[in-house]
Amino acid sequence: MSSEKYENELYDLAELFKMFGDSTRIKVLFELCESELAVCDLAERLNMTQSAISHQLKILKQSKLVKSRREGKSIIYSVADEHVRSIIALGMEHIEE
Amino acid sequence: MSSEKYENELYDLAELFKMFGDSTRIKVLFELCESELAVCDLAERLNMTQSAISHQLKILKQSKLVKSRREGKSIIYSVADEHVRSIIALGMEHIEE
DNA sequence: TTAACATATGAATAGTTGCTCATATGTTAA
DNA sequence: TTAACATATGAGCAACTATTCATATGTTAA
Repeated sequence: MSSEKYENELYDLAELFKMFGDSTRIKVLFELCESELAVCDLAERLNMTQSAISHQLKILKQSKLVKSRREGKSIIYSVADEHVRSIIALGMEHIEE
Repeated sequence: MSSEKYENELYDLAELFKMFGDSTRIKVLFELCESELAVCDLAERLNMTQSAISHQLKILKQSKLVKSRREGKSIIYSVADEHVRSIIALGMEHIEE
């Protein structure tokens, strides 16, 4: 039984896709694929509260899908891994059918 | 704001990745990528109840990621879309780093 | 038809999760 | 230092979801 052999990998894989499996998070990732953004700008673009976005960014950062740096009063977030773009692109291919 | 333009696509995309974002479902998909299987065989391989697997298969079928056919007393499930394989493969690439 | 096997399904439950609200932390300009 | 701005975070709640249990549906062989 192959999935038993890959037990841990498949668990991690589910955790990875879970990150893309929420409307808010995938919107955040999608925006960050186009340009790096501060938390308040993300919140404004997605029409959500700063708190909600900040909570999701924390989860995305823990999963190492986004990274951040301070710039004055703001924290600028950006995509941490090129795989984010390719995973979203591949998913889009599937949707558009 | 780009994500607003793609509002519906991103919602569907999240729904797609949600399917891959559960340990049980991704194990099922992974097994089915290797060979088509009856429900009871899947349940045995994953060491889970027939009911639990059946419930998840229903969800996967609604999402059009798996298909099924009857063969005697059994229902044989298989992957419905080649994208399933490529999405899992791409995710695996990300994990193995 | 009946028994045995295979699958599907509805209800109930326990666990998870995303958001809100309030507030803390950190930065900058006056 | 103080006020204004930007972000992070913990607690609480409401909504969602994966599993279990019991049972219904469907198929085959005797």
